[in-house]
Amino acid sequence: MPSLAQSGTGNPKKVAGLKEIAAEAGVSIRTAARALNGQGYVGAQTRKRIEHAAAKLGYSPNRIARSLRTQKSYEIAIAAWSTDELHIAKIAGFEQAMRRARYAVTILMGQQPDTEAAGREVLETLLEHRPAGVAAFPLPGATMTATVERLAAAGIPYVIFDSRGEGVDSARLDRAQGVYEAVLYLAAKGHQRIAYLGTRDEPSRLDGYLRAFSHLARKPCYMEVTPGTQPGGGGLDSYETGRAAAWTFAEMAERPDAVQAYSDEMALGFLAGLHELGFQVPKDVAVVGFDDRRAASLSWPRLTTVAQPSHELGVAAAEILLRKIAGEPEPPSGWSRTLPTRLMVRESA
Amino acid sequence: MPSLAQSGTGNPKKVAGLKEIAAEAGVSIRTAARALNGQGYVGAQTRKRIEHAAAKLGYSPNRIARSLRTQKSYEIAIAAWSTDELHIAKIAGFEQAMRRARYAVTILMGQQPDTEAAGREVLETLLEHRPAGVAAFPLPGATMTATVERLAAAGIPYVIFDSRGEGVDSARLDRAQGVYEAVLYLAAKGHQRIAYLGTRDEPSRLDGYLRAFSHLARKPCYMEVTPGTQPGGGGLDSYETGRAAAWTFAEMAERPDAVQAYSDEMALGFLAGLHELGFQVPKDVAVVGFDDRRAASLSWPRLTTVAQPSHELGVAAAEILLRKIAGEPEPPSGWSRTLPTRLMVRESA
DNA sequence: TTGTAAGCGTTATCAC
DNA sequence: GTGATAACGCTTACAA
Repeated sequence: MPSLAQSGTGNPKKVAGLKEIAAEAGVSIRTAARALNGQGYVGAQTRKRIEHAAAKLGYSPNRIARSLRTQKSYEIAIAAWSTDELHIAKIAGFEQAMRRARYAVTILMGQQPDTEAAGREVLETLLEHRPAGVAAFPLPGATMTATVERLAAAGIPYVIFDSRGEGVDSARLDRAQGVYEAVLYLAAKGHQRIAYLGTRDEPSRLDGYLRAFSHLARKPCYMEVTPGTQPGGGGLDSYETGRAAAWTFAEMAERPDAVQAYSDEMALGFLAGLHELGFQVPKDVAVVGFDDRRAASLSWPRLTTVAQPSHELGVAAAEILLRKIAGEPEPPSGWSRTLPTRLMVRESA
Repeated sequence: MPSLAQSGTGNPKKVAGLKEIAAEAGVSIRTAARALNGQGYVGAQTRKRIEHAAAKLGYSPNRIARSLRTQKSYEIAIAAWSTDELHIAKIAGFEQAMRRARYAVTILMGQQPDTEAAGREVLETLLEHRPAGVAAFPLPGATMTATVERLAAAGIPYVIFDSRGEGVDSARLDRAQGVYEAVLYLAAKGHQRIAYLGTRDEPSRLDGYLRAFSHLARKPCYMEVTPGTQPGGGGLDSYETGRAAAWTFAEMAERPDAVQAYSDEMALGFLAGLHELGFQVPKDVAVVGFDDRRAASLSWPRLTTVAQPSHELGVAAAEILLRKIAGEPEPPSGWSRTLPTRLMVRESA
């Protein structure tokens, strides 16, 4: 029990409800509701009285009761699993779009569940809140099909952020196109030996790189592959990998004059290694990153990089989910959408 | 109306409730509830039957109905106003702690309300959701007293993240101490002329700087002040300010051999300017930042900086709010807590 | 140990 | 136009 003269502690004041308003205005609850929701016929006089009473008593509709009665939820749950700035930027776009549509967004940040079972349990907890829809980021290494099927079974609309899964409704990012354009940009600036710094097993970015070369009708002459880093791996690992790559670079017989890196972190690490070895960027070698993290604008030199349209991607995801919630039929092309990246030209290339 | 054979679109399946479980197990609703909530006496046999039925039908309690009945909310609203990584890190700690306590956290990211009225409106929208508590970040330039008073009037417990307001319950950060320790560290490394790079009007960090000097019994010999940047200002502005400061530095008759910067962004900009002018860090001048942003680990050289205990601060804020919600009496020392920073030593100093 | 009845604040259904 | 009345799924109080 809260103590007596405690201020702001533990006991929310009772907020005036329809009942109080109705009593104050001398009408029935139903009439008050009609006037305040503006949906039925109410006499002008009566309406005035009711609105006055509502203002006086500070009426605010109880969304909980409304939800219970209408069996509709005004909440969206989103499983972020991470606080990476790229995720957050997408969430921000998503949240704004959702708020515009009068939904509240509940976020689960916590740490990534390591086991499938743990992830499942988290999902069940989310579902307890009866969200109107669920948005989730892909768990690294997991096709999201299990999650998606669970959601489908519960009849809850979902959308996945930037999933690479096939049958999964998602707002996606065209990574290949981004790298393609970046390489073409480097070529247009006269670079002859454009290397790709990253792993062989990351498909999309490497695809874009190769596509650019087939377009340029050159052979992808210089290509550095640095194993030991998973694509989804921690940013700091990528930094170290990039840094180590500078020594490899230094020892090459024919050095590249430009490098497209897998990520900003890797590019930034490469930059650091280059500086340590006395190379100048972009004079000796141009460097392009991928992601356009904040750090890409705070480095020396500032990093030219392929920017993710994170905000727009979040908005697109929200639109998909909103449409599904509204019960619109799936468009012939499917729900998923793919968004273009854009090249941010700064000093490093 | 949703169309017929639509999968996963718009119409959540009816979830088995207490009524269904009770029917399946052949008991009353009340008994089923007791068994499932594990709070009353239920015969072992009956309990088995009920649990079996619940598992079979996939029971999950309806938190909305529960909220309505108990007049208790299991939601916390948080006004972030921003997606800055420092905010997000605090929110992450907060969210995890809240989830452990079985609360869901609803976040408002959007953009900062420019007018007081806009902020007020946002607050009212938050309140419609009847949160059990509210957490908010301070709006730059605004004492949060108006917000706090509104919340107090509604009887909703609150906590503010890292507020500098006097009577405001908050989990705070000891910035002065952080700078104090950093300067002492620089002095211990033998630096003679330790400058502070920032504005005169930011009190806490500058205080720490001055305190360190009075402790060292030296006069704060070199002190660069760069106006034109507000403390709360955008990170990129800070970068440019820091960069410009490198030229000032170069022209000084007696140059500092170490610089404590206002923020990581400013330090990183300073680093960039220094590199452009051919200075070496830390050989020619050591640089210390403040915040320990991600970018501080991705720069060259990597930035020594004062780290904010963001996660812990979020957890501390959650603890304060949880205590207030539980109706605990305010401790004699007040609800607010102040957390220490820690120096992250990397290559720049 | 178990069952019955009432009610949280709202909206839906039907009379008047 | 307006007003009773029931219901959403759950918990509390009390009776059996």
